[in-house]
Amino acid sequence: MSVTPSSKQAANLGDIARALGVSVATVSNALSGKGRVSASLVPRIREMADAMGYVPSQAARALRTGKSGVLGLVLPDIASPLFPQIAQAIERAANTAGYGILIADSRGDVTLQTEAINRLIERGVDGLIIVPRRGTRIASVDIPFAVIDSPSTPGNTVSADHWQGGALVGAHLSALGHRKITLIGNNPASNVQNDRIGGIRSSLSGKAEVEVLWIERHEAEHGTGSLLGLAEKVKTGTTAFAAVSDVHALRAMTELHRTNIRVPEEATVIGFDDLFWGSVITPALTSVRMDMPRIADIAITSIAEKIDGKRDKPTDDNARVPMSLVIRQSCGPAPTTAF
Amino acid sequence: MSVTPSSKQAANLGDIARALGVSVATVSNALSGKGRVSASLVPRIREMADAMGYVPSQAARALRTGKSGVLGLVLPDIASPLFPQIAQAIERAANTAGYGILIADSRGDVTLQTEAINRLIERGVDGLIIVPRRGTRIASVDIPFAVIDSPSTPGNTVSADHWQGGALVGAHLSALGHRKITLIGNNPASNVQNDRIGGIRSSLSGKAEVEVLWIERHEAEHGTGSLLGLAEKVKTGTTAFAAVSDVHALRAMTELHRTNIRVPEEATVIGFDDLFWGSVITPALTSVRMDMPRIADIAITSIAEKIDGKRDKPTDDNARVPMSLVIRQSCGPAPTTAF
DNA sequence: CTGAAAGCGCTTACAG
DNA sequence: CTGAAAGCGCTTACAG
Repeated sequence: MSVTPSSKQAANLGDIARALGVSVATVSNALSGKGRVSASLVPRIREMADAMGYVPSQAARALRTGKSGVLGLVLPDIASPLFPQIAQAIERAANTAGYGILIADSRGDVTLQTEAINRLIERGVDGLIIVPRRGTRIASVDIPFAVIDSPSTPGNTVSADHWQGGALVGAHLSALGHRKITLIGNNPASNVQNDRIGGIRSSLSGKAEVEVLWIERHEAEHGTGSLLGLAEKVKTGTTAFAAVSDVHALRAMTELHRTNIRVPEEATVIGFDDLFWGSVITPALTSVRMDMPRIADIAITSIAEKIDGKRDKPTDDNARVPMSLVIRQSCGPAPTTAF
Repeated sequence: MSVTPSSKQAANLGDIARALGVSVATVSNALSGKGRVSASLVPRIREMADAMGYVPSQAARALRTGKSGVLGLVLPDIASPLFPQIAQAIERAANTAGYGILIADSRGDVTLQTEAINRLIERGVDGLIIVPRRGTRIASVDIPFAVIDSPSTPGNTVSADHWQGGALVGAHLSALGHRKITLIGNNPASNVQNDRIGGIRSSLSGKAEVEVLWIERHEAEHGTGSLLGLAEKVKTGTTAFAAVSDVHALRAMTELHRTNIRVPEEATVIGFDDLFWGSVITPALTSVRMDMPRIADIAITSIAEKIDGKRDKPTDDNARVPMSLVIRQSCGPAPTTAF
């Protein structure tokens, strides 16, 4: 029974069965631990499988069972911030649950999103995790899927509790004594951004003055990359800037610096999502972060349940996962200038 | 011959054949365009396939042909900058070539990298694209694979020409009149970083003074997140900071601002990789970018050739793709202070 | 406890 | 030009 490791050419169940003089059914059972196989046979089969470098054929298994063991992940733009974090967490959770992840980038386009979904389905995925492009409703997808967006999105499966995250910001700024605050958003059509802004507003002390600066709107009027006029805001009493994303917080911080306003001494800046460079800049950025591992876990669990048909245990629909505040140096007490 | 669209339950070749009274072989041939099928039959078969919502079974096809049509992408850390760009470009190129991309995150760990590779192989990928963790040599992988790292990495398949990219930086700084330059690196063990630094040095004007500041080393001595002492460098004559990554350039820029040194008036800052926020900050960051689409294309082509066994056309081994300079506001002429 | 057999859906020689 | 048949490697009832 000499095994030539050099001829490690794709041994299959049949080869193992032949080498051991048993049937493929028995080998299959022994390896999967399902059917009843005599205790003495199991280790022998296992060893032989190892020795022959057996790697089960996913294709055959998939064809037979009707399950590929692969999930599709549809992202609006893999390369833009936050989505990589999602991808990483999903990949991790999926692996733990025994699934592989096939990715598809919808490039921010609704048509491409539909195409991406179809491509994935044609590749035989068992289910889909979709982070929809803003304003998209997922049309009829006839395989199990989970949506990660915002609690305000119809059909959402799980997401961070953006409103609660906003409340964290509002409370933090209030506690620091800020009474005139400029919120920085990008696009008023975004559910996520509106939730965050709503949350901030909800927990700001009653006497606080709030104003929202929408970047896309500003740029439409003043040109792409134009200054946001933050120095003027400071001169008219704003002491804190709360952005709906660290990207905008970074923009705000560099603009303030550039216009000779010190952060946090003269103005506080706070962001969202805790992007990786937040701790690298000076001063480091205070931010609110999502619990990605937990969100990914819920999404994967939800899909796995749907795939396995466990409709008894109702899927956690529209689950809201709490966000947490990461305090760094970019926030300080409101300067008590006379106004 | 009424087709009930509601019973759109996974029609297969057999269903189509039965509905049309032909054989599955003919349907298969008509749909794939391979075998000779009478011209009149082809459109009828196509229509019926559409009407019945036929989606070919990847599993069956893979089992029969021995090819899954899926490639694995192994990344050291999906969530850290640059890798998402790579993932996006690879996904795109793969799609164009008819492949799906299964992702695996090696979490920066050599053991996990090996595990990730094996997991992917077990899932039946036809080939692998590997962005190795620093200092890793890919052991024996017995399916086709391509490595994206640096030209100095043994076994590299394709990468940006980091040295040439560095040369772009050196030439730019020289042209602006900078004569005392601090290079900012992270880890001297990185081939990519060393290539970039070598390139910068090679094209700096002869009389330039150069010094390298290694961040990991600095932090080991002074603590994580400690200031890099850039203001002192400026005081002793440094007029430009060239970082091997935009991340470090951002760190430098914010530290300079924070210590009241104006960029670019008093000090120039330049980075690498053109990360997305480079154009968002003030002043916008000059950087050197890789041609990801081209790199991805070469990697995918190389793998596809190996898979299809076209060893006649030799794969582009260790291909170097030129980088390009993206000029923004963070670089200015060297200030002519007296020294 | 073990084996023979069917069948998942496809592609590909091979006859006709 | 078209069809009958084999077979990819596995799992799963079903006999024994």
